[in-house]
Amino acid sequence: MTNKEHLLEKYGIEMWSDEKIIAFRKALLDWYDQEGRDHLPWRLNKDPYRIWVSEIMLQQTQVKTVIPYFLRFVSLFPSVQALAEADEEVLLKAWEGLGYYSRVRNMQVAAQQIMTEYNGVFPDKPEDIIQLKGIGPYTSGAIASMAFGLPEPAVDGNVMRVFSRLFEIGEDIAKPATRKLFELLVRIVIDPDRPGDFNQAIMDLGTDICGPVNPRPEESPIREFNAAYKNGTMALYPFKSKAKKPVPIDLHGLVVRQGDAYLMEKRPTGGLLGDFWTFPLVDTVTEENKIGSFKHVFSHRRWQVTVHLLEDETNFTPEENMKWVLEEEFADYAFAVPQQKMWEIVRKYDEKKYKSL
DNA sequence: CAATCGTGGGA
DNA sequence: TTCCCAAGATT
Repeated sequence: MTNKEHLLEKYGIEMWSDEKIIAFRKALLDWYDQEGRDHLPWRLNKDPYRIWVSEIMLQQTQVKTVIPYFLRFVSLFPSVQALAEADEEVLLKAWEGLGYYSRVRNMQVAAQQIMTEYNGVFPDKPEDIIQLKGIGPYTSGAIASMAFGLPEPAVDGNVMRVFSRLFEIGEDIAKPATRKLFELLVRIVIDPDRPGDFNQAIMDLGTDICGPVNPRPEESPIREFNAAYKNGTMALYPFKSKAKKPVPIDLHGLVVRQGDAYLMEKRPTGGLLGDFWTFPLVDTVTEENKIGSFKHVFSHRRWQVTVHLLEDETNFTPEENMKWVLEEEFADYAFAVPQQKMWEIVRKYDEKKYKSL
């Protein structure tokens, strides 16, 4: 017994016959040719650079959100070389508001890897692609199949959802180990003649017809292959264990202002909002002059921030990672959303004060 | 493996 | 309000 058969048996999965696999590919790809989203800007051609940029942006992020960022990004940095040589602040600015900011820093490291190790030419072997910083199993498979036509699985949440219903697989898709099972299934079922289209077709299907909420399996081009649909067990799949709740954290944002200059702090590389600029955020305050508050929810943290305005006579002591920045220079600094919320509170406070004078 | 790392939108 | 969700990778 082969490893593959052993794994399938372990999870009680009966693989389809060769005839059924071929029929599945045809049903899926015929639908994709008619209904697939061929308008997405990263499907314009098979440029591995553009596909790479899109796949990084699309990690945990919706298509609708990504499109404007993608167009701006490939315009600012049209090539691997341009990205490798990009100024850090300009680069972060291009990602501002998109979230998961280590993605863009990792991408620049990978671009520099490609310049030095591959002479600027995007590597076309899966074992090389996955060595690039920020590229894991999913993104590697996506690039290999879509840009280079290799029969590699690209298993994301869509693929696990679709396949868990097709084969009635109850494994917890939140667990890292589960992905390997789905990679095996995709390796067996993927169309060797159109692997990129196959992977994208599954994802297009998983976005709408086979979505996480209110799926419409009766409209699916592959409903005849859907064991959960035929057995009336759609509601059971996929199984996903619940995420932990974000931890509540109280913070104080200190808007230290002298004339048009504001004290800004650069957050440490690698951490939350790493390398982005904010008004100083502290746990406790000695001086208090509240002008507003807001909350901001991350995946694992819930910030409740009280904003204070400290002007002129403040005795706040700047630290090493801080500097004075003029308001007119703000456009040159990368601000994540919490900083934009703080700035909005300051603007409204000043506006109200101005009107009352 | 489990924790970390954003943000916006919909039910 | 609260919860869940979206084309995951790193440590």
